[in-house]
Amino acid sequence: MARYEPGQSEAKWQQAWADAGVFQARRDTAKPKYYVLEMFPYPSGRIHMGHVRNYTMGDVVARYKIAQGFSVLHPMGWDAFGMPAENAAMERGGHPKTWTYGNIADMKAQMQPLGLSIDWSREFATCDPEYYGQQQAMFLDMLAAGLVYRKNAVVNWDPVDMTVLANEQVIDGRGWRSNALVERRELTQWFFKISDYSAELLAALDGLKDWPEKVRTMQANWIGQSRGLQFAFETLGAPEGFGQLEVYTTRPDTLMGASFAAISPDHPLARALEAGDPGVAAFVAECRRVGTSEEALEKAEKRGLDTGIRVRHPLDPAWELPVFIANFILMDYGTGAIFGCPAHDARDFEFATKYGLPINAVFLPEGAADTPLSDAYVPLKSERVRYVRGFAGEAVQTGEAGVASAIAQCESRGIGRGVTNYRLRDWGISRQRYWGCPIPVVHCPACGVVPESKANLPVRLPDDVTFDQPGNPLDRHPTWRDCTCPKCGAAARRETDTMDTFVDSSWYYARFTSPHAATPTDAAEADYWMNVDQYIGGIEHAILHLLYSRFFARAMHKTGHLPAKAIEPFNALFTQGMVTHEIYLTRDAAGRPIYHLPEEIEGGKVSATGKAVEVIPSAKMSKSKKNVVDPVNIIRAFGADTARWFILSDSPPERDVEWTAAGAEAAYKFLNRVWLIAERVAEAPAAGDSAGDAALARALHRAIADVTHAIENFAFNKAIAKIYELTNTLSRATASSAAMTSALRTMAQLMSPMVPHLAEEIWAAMGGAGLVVTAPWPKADPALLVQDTATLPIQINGKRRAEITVPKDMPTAEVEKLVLADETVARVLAGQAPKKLIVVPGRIVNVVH
RNA sequence: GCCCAAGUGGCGAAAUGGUAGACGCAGGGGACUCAAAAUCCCCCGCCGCGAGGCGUGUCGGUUCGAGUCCGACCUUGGGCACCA
Repeated sequence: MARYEPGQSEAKWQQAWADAGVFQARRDTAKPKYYVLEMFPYPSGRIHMGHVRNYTMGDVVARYKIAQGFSVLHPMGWDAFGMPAENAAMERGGHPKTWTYGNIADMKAQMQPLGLSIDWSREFATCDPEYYGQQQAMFLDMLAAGLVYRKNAVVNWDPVDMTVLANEQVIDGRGWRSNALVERRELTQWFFKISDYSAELLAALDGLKDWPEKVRTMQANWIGQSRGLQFAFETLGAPEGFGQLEVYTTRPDTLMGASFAAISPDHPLARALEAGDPGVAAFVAECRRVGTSEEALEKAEKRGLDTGIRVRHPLDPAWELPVFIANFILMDYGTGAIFGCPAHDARDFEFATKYGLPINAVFLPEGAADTPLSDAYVPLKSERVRYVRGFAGEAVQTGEAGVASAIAQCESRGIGRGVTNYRLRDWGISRQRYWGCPIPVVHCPACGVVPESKANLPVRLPDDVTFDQPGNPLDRHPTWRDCTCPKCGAAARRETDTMDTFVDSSWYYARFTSPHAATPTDAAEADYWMNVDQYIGGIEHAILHLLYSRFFARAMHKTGHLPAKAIEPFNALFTQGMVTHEIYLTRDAAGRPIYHLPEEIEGGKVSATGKAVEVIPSAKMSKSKKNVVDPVNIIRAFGADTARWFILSDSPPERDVEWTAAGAEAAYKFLNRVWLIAERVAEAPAAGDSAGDAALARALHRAIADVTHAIENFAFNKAIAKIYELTNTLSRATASSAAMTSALRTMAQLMSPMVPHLAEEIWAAMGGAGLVVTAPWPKADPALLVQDTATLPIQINGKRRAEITVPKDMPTAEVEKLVLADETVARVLAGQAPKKLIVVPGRIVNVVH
């Protein structure tokens, strides 16, 4: 063996894998299949350490499964539609398509040296017409299946740029470019009926055993099933047609504590009042200046306007409540109208205090006196409380019981009905933007909205567009909109809305099973490869992307594009943490921060100027803070294996990992050390002793068992710690050269998922047959794993004071005798019997006295 | 504001309710070297000379025993439906 030179070695082995075609996914019915997928990247132009981490984890799984004898599918593609391409076109000129495909080429070139086990023959980008054309075909099928509809919905409208803004483009209520106050504007938009599946998407979460608990909880909360009462108030003084006001409440047990009713500014009644009342119009206009995001709404100061309208309390016709328009009531949830019970809701309490409304407690803590509340009393629904203004059920009962009997009581009196509601809203997919999948419908003056004929798909984006003015280029294109009605043949106009990019990413996993098929999927391929056995990506996708994908798989099944088994497309999910780095800055004369790249810093100073830097603790790598490490530089300096090893070694995969130069160097040193051990064994064969061989065998099989277990459990940092231990053993071993060679061969296998190039090199040098990547995974010999003695710590009153070593299966009674005979124990007990003696066989002893 | 996580030596971390700190980094000491780098060996939670005491964000609780379970709080991160 020569010196460890990753630059040459890594390219050599990548070529060898390519020549052997080991990463080509083959539909081989004789083998079990394994589909591992990392969330595909947005082609921003540069890969970053987060990508390296994500793909390395997937690569470890893929290579491990190949060694386990699976037929593995490990594809890669590009989530290529979206706003940044249009922003780039606006800022720098050029075309989103050129920018995007250029970025894809750049990023792919940066990824290749990592030596990932990807089947590149399946690569596609969502902006390929072949891909989005199939998406349009599915849209038409879903439209026909009743899963798509149009309705009005609000968007952020920039009145200066005359364009729709994304939530992230609204900063403190103003447009990011124009700085104009953003308005809410209603547009007719396309929706997927995800709400049809609310109950099912919720119930099916229970079956996702290999998903993180936190993700299932987040999705369950997002779907937000609630049981409540929907009923109508009779109104007094409301406009024509508004004799009734429907409200929904999850706390009907607090009806006797009601002190007002409130409606959303977007409620039909508010709109009716707006027309005839300048005061209402002004207030509602004010409310609409808040952005459309729920966050903005919730953070805004809670405000209301008394409409002068009154409603009769359903349990007491003489009791009248004022009706407010309130900025915190969402039109999309329930009926867009509520009653407020300030005593038991923090927001209602704040509101009532502000507007001088009565605050009457309905229930109290069990055993508390009826004194005025200084704050809302909001116990868990499962907690027992004493009802003082209840009207249903026991005086003392849980909130849950109170709600249930209130619903029953109201239903029997003819006041409304119990309903199950969901927080989940239908999925609005219309975007008034160019760089997305065109929605394949046409607007015909005679026939109305007509689906485009499948024969005319894909509806391609025109290339001749400009971005020199705000707004949707499709809208102002001279000819693109012109078409004929597929139904009547008359002149018609195309829909200019494109689809939300979440649609693109909701089925790419299915497309990878047959990326070049003339239909969205190929039944035989989908049947063989689905589901994704292991999906890996960021926790930031816990709700939207994953929920939309779960819905889309169901919709694809309903329209015949996926088998029934694939309605939950991801069998197992792993969410990895971010890659972080320290931030370095100096300041200019005005004290403004100037950020510096890590490579500009040496010994706490900027190398070029010698100026000392301030160091800010690690944060997510971001270009603006310049705390980025370019994977390309790391690979050039140390090789891909070093980057892979370090990114896996230090932190548990689900947690954030901090990139440090020292850590990367340490990884490089370690790989060199392994190389040197291999070299010494190869060059200086020595006779060892048989005890040394036996000890090495035990350590080796312990390592096989531990590393295998760790990889199975996504504990790559622990797998690496075990390999460090094995390396320490190897470098001190007194075994024969044959035993050492064999052990190194096995160690190369254990390391190969993480550092595949080095593993091939060592495998070859140790006389391994073929490529290590295809060698069967080693199995631990159970006989070499058993321990015949156990060292038991002895605790006295829970504190460790001594230890004894006993045969593994010594009966408890004998262990007790030994413990009582122990010097330390005897001294502490001083002749007295212990109060308690706890022996946990094989683990620990606790003497209580 | 609401939902979900995380918090352990100087640092990254480990620990089926059972010896807190495996493994690694940094640091200290030593070997080798003319010297340095590289490599190898040893030490390394805090306080204390020591015996010992204290230690897993904070405060309480359950338990023979809590980093781990329960409750409240603090801080940081993710999401909040048009960023991807």
